[in-house]
Amino acid sequence: MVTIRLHNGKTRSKEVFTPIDPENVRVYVCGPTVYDRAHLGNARPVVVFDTLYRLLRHVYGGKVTYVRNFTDVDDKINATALARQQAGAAGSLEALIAERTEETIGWYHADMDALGALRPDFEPRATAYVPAMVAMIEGLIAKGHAYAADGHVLFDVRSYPDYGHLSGRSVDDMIAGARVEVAPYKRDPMDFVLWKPSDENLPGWDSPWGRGRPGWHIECSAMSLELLGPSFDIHGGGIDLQFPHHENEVAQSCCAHPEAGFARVWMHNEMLQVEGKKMSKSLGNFFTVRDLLDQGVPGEVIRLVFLGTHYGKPMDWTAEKAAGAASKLDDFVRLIGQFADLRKARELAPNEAIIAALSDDLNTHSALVALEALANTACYNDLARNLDFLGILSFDQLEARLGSRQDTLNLLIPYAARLAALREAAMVAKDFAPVDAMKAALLAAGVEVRMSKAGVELLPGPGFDAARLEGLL
RNA sequence: GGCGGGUUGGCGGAGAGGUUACGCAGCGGAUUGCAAAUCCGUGAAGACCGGUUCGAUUCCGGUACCCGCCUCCA
Repeated sequence: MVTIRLHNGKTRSKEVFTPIDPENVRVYVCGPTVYDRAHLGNARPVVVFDTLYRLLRHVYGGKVTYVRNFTDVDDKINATALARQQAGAAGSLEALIAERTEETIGWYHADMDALGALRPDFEPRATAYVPAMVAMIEGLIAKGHAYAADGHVLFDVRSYPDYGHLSGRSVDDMIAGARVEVAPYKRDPMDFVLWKPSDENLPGWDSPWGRGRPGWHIECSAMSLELLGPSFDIHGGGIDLQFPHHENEVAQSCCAHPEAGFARVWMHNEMLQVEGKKMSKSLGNFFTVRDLLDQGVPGEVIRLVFLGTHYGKPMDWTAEKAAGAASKLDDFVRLIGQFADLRKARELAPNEAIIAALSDDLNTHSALVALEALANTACYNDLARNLDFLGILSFDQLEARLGSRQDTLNLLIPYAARLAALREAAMVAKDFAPVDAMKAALLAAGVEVRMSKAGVELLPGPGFDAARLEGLL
């Protein structure tokens, strides 16, 4: 079996990955808070951990359980719903919240599908696991790790000596940083909320501490416990979640089940930047995945750009990279269209060099180098197989692409004939102006024009637009 | 202030203590009516200062700069 090595954030070193149960490799990744469209940064962990999921499924024969949650309890969602209600929208607040989260989950699925990300095995919603959260909170209180105060329940960080280990911080240092909100009901400034009270304008559930709602961190502890058990293999998410979210998850879960150890391996993806700067609304470089898709940057281009940078390094999204990836994909599709047999390609195993690259802490960049090598060594069936394996272009997408490409080639046949005739006439007359005029028009329509002794060949280029062929015959 | 990540050729971006990364762009050539595409060839590097070593871009220490987190943003 292939040896997978992963950088474990818990130990800060690259380790050989050994699953707890090779018959059921278990992965939990923190998913989105469903208050709005996913921005481009949200897509990075999706692509990173989808790639991990594909690798694990390959190596462990599909015996993988991948969980990615939807956080549908959140004050931004509440605020949106309340604003809609105040603007005259019909329905109860709960109904408006549900509407908002349903809508957002639908968007999320559509956008992440476009990036070639497989759906996880489970996509639990926090609102469906409130009883499990309440039970875990009660357990933490019973063990002396949490306390109720003023309708809130707080986790007592001083009761867990390892608090801060995952993120490499100490409670005392953080307090010294003095950027902590000190609420009167907290015993220690670093104590964090497990449960908080809700007024009538907020969604709430009955609990031993009154009507309220869960704090952010407890949902992941409760849902991973329910779906994967008290200990599992890999926990992933963005590096920005390392503190406080993941630190608090560890504290909750390890105190609730001290014998289990919670997640064995922690993986964090680094942040995304745009043209060298942090993506932010104030800089005007903030955009969603949908924005890019609508601008004509296809999901496979986004995915290819993402895979070019190791997940542990900051990634810079630039228009130049996107253009480069689009042109590379065009080349791949053209080569596959000319030389590959997709029926045979489907039978192939993923390329060993690609598997080896991914097995080395998900070295996607090296995997792409290996992919490129397949194109350069005329292994076009393998190229198609591995584009599918890496989630860049599935076989179905390739077939659709090749189909429409063939349609375009057929459409271009009469234009090629016309250009060839003009050219032959020009050779005799020594006047190439009519040829050059038609060539320029074809180029303007996004057609690639190739003329040689063998004849004239017309191919659809990246920006092909059939409408601009009008009147050229 | 605390914690973490980064700094490689024109650009992007890896691996490896000593032997070509690779891609894009560039340059030279073949080819072409001119191009495009393709093919052949080719220059160019590792922030800075020390240390370890026969030898470091690769290991160790320090400096500078950039980025992120510490505020329920992936």
